[in-house]
Amino acid sequence: MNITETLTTTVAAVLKQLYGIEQSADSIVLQDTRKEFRGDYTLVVFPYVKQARKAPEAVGAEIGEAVKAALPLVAGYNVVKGFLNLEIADSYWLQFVAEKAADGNFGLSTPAAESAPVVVEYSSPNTNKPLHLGHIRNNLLGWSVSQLLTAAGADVRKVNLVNDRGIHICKSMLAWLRYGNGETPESSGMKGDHLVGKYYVEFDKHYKEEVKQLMESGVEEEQAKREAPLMVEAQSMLKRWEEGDKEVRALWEKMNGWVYAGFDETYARLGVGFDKVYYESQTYLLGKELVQKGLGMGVLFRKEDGSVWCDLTGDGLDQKLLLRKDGTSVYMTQDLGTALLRHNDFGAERLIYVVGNEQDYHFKVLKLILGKLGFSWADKVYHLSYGMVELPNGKMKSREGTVVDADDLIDEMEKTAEEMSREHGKNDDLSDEERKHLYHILALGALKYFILKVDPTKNMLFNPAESIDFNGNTGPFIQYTHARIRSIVRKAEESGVKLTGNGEWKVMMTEKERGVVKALHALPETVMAAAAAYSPAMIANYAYELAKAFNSFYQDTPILRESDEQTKAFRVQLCAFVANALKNTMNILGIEVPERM
RNA sequence: GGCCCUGUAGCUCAGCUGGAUAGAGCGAGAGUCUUCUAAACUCUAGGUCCUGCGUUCGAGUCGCAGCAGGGUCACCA
Repeated sequence: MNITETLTTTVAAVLKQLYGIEQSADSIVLQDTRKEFRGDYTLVVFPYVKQARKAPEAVGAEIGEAVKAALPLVAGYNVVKGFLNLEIADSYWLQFVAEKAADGNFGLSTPAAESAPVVVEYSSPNTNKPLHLGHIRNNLLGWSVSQLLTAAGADVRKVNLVNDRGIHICKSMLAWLRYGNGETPESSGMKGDHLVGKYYVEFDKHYKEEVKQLMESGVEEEQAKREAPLMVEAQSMLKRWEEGDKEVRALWEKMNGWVYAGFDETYARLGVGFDKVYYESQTYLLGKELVQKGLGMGVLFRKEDGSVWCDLTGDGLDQKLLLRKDGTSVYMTQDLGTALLRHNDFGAERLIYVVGNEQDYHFKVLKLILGKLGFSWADKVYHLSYGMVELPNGKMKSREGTVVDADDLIDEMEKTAEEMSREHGKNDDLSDEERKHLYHILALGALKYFILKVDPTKNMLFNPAESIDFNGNTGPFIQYTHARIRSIVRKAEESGVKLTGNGEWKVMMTEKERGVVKALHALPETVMAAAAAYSPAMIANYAYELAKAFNSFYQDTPILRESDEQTKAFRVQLCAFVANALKNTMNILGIEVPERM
């Protein structure tokens, strides 16, 4: 039983005994005492004054007295208006440090042996252009949520569903055939995904020109868009692809290969990865069988033209197309199929999709249809819907050239990290390789923290004109705090300070030390709460609070300079504890922490 | 137009299931390095929590209405 449970069960018993109030322990909420008051946990007594028939102050005092008498770890209490502030004995905090400081996995749970896995799908790129800032948010969130659920005790499998087929790929292929002159990543020195993206843009340029000419010759816009020669040819290429045309398939494989090599490089730089990669080209037909089954079950219906639909009007939605009249499948059809495939592949307890909130409707429909098809696991599908990344003048638009490219952004961050580091000039003794690694983890630390500290469900703003900060509430701030602490711990070890972690500490804690200990104490429950909310942002905010509490302590408390050996050892132990907690929380965010910087 | 999401300091964001005088960072102003890493710390200034009504002992938080912004309503993915 943890301390809040201990306190709430005692309060529940006290309420019953004093006033005959029946209230379950888990419905009693304790909040952290605000720092301007004395105490650690606060009980709001207003809800009980009516039944107790006494003034709030009196009720608070009576409960406080009774709780103190019942629990030795409650050292005292005070009542301010209707707020009962309970003061926890230092011995409790000291014991907590003694027990947990040396635990390298503090705050992390290990998966239960028998638990079914949780499958997290994220990234899921199209293979016609390179990754951009929106993908970065997706990838960082997907990776971090996976880490977070793992930290909360889940057995996580990360999967990627690559959209490697479709008209968009054909556009790049066609443009490359027409205008590429055999250009390759090798011959051009371009990263493969960028090269393919270049031809996607090239297609669009020529296509627009064709549409314009058609319209000038009097063709309606709709028709011009449909009948422009390039579009017609792209469509026919797609058809040939579906028929298995050797030439088309060979080109498709070649260009996709370039893209994958490019993606792999970006994934590696971002520090993300997958346990399994699905390719839509291999799964896109799966949904069709389900549709047949659905027709047989009578939950789907066929219109006169032969197209197949699901009627969702009973659920307050529309009718949804599942097969075109020519029998080809749409996005939803494929997603139904891949959901089943994934369920069968993993026997998953949950299927999590990290996908932007622009697809909220899609997932609502997906779950409904899976349910109608009779899959009991339909409610295990969870759409982790995250907000858009907006630029100061709105959404990113590839046509307007306002897309922030992922590789460019990482390059930019690394350059900034290097400049900042050189300015500080603290790493002159590092080797070139170590220094490069440092710049990299600082760059990624700044970028990842910047993105992950924002509530995933909310849209966020990114201003390319202002580079991401390295001071204040940032990744490097926390990385710096860690490096500083490690420096102290290294020096302590060199001078032979003994960290008698399992001994009992007999020291007087300062207010700042207590603040640090309490922050540490909150880690396990923070991890569980963040996992329940799928929110790396809660972890980021926690890490920041902890780092701030430590820095404040560090600023005016001697550690290695402390003359009392017992106190010095305790403080060093506390330092090591904080460093480890920072490391573990930053790891959940996918951020590496340096030993020095 | 229907449905969904968002609206907190000049800017970017916290604020857990309703609880004390609404918090950080950046930016602005003032201090702190002969001493454990100043990418830090300490102060100051800055708010009709979009508006109104309601529920409640108590509302930034819950409900309703309105206003503003975004998303979505494809035989695209």
